[in-house]
Amino acid sequence: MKKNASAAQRRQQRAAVFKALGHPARLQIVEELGSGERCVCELVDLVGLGWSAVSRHLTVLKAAGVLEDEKRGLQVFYKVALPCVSSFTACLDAASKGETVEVRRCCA
Amino acid sequence: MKKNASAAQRRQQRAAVFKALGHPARLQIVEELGSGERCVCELVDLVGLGWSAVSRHLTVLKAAGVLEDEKRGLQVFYKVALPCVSSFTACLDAASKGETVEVRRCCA
DNA sequence: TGACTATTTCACACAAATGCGAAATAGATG
DNA sequence: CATCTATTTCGCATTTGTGTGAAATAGTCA
Repeated sequence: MKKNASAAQRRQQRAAVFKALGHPARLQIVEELGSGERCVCELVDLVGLGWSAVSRHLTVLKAAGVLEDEKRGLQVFYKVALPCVSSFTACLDAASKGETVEVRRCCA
Repeated sequence: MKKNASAAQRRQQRAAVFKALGHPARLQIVEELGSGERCVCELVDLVGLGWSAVSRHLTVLKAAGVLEDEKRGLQVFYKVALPCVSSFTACLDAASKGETVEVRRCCA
């Protein structure tokens, strides 16, 4: 009965993931985190933005469920929480070249 | 040597795909088109927006390479140009339930 | 050609996102 | 406790996205 309502709700949630990834700086962050966790200071160096901007980008990604954070000592470390993102970006790259990509497992 | 410039450029392009999908109405359109092409009039009925809004959403999706359009007679039909999108949304749904999904082929 | 239909483009008002620097918070260390 | 460091939050200015209704475009058919 609430199937329609929850469908819209889930769509909203999925849209939030896409929207979070739909910004060059945030996409760059996620790509960088694909090879392992980083502290915020490293990400500030990576993208060319101020601390407050990077922090808010990380907040957006975390709220969408794309990233997880963990505080260790003075620093906060972020890592990817949604492994299928990198598979999908690989697909996008391949598609833009007209290629086909085989992917064994999408989500973990 | 222009590797950094083109990396940023490709990232911009991928971000455009994500941004295009990062809106509930556009995501709904893409989901609907997953089961086959539709004319604009059908999509206007589907999402609860006016013609001009739907038309612009379609323009955004087409510009990002997510959709293709074809004019037949008076009507314009849209269809998905990026098959991996539905695999990815399936992954998102599964991930939100803590599940794992097997995907055989991602891009075609 | 003129009327009709499907779709896009335009101009505008309003909401949301973005980046910045200053201030606030929180943990470590002397 | 005072201070230093890493990060987040806040207030603000600017830009970008969104929806609407009116006008423009394009194809079809009498």
